[in-house]
Amino acid sequence: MPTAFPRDEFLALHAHPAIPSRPMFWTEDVAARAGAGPHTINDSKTPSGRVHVGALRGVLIHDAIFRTLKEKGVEVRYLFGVDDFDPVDEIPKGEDIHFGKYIGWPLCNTPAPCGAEGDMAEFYMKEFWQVFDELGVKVERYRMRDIYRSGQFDSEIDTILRNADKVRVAYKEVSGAVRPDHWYPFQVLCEKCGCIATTEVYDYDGKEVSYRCLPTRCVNTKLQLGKGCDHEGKVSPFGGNGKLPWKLEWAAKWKKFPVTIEGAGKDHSTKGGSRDVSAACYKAIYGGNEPLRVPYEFFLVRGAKMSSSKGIGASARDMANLLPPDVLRFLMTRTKPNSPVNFEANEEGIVKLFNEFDRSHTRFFNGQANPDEAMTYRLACMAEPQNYRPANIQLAAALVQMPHLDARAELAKRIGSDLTETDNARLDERIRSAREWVENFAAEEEKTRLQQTMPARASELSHTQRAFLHALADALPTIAWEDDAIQSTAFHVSRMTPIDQPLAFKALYRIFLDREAGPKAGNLLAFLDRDFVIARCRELAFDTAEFWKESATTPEALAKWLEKEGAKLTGNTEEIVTHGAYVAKEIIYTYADGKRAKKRLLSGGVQLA
RNA sequence: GGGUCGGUAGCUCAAUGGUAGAGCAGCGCCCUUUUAAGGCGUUGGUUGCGAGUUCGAGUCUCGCCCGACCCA
Repeated sequence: MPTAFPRDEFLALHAHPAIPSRPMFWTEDVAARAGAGPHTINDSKTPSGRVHVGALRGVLIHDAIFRTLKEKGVEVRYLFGVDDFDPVDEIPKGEDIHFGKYIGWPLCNTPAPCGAEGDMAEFYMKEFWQVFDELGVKVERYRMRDIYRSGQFDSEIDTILRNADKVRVAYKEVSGAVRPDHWYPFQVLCEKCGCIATTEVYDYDGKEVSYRCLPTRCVNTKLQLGKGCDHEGKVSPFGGNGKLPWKLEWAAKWKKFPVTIEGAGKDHSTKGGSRDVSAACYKAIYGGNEPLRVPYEFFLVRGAKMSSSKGIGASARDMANLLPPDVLRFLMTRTKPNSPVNFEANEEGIVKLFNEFDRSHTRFFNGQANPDEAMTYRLACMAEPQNYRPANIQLAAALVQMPHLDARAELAKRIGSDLTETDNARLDERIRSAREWVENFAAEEEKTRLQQTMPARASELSHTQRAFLHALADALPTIAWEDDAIQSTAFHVSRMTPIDQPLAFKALYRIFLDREAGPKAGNLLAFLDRDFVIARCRELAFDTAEFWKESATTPEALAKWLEKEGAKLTGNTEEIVTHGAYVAKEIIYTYADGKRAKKRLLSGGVQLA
């Protein structure tokens, strides 16, 4: 062991007064680096297919920064653009017949699939905007087609074309990409074939650009190739006749709007990547600094259903169907941007996320939350946090799978009485999530399915568990067929078997649901047919001798039990019973409240036999 | 091939160069006609591997292994 250095003395010597006592929440750190403002946050999306759930990470990270700045009284805007003048360079799954002929066309000029009205960009953006609304993300929307066509980018286009040499240098220095001397950073929309991805500009006279639509320049979509038409022409680059390559488009947006904060996913943010190229071009042409960077990691969704051919769960829309807005916001922003978010929509993942959110909610309103937790929770909320009593997601998921059972009423009963309007709204929302999970996300083995026949795994049940089921079957015919009566009968029979209560309930869940656990047994059985339940309980044979051996207590254990329970007991009766060569003494104890419990002792000699 | 960022408990992640922690899972106990509930407690680590700097390294430096991503 090394000798301990006098730590306090050392710390006193090296104490640094500038270091904050506690690390700031990440949005506060960004706000601090951003400075006083006013600020403009920008983000954008190319809707070349259904928008993937991962795209929400950037949207919500920017929103969290936006809200934090606003809270601090900083003047700030949040712009979100649709890059719909970008070319079709990938084809949505299963749509290659429709989109095949439009490869290389601007998204906004490509007709929507499925015979829908409008264009491809609007088609896919529509459901993404809907998710923005549901998540309470308020942005100022713009479309690049409008920016170009209205001439808003004309001056930027002119400036960039005049500085093509600087762009070439920046490309070379930052990413090592060599562009020929006659190359200009501009994509003309080919007047003949409508492609925007295949054209190459080789001259600019200050008014018009000269271009070729190159048949050698292919747009590879993995599935199909698009080719230029060999047309050669001269046209004004302004007013929507073409677009800037997106690295330059990025720089032009920064200049024009002007943008002060813009994060980017890790695919763009690595050194020498597109963000660096754009920043270098910006600096070379405009001489200023790029907006504040907020590099963020991916959002990874895993799970059996996720990768299935149906593809459910992969889009932002699907995730917004599954998770309530505040839970989804919570998931995306509680983690620092530079850490990836892993989310698995299986039972464990969903239960963990909701429970963590609920705990956060409770701590927030208890005042137990530390500043970071409180901040995380507030940013997750759609508006000013409102208190309510959350319903457990796991229970909700189980209940919605029970036919003839009013899941809402059951959950409401559990929450308590006098449900507020918020309680009710949240309860409905929770039930929607539970239903969505069961229907579109849960794996088969995670579902609580009534087993039509005795499950194979029921063979693992012990003789005691089987004996319990038989005893229960004997007790069921005469009771009222409703949940409370069934539930108390189950408890009563388990004490009289006797069997450990958890093992008794596990036996029930096994034979009816083929699971380890399940919803409250009384509820489960109450909605099933009584004769069906009784028959199923009697289906598994058991050996009385084995049952007795398993369930017998010892005089020592009995003495210990009596020591503990004795005060609550009012009397007992004893009976000697036999089964073949086996002899047992069964003692039935009576509790003060009328409950009874059985203990079974095997005689020493027989026990050994 | 070059580069960037990561690798900490079974899982998800914390930890201004100063005693490696939390939640979940697990285990144990308590309570219970809330049985997928509640309460209390607790196990768990060669911080990917190996060197170096330092009084002291999860943290800084170098090399290697693994992973993700970018560029080619």
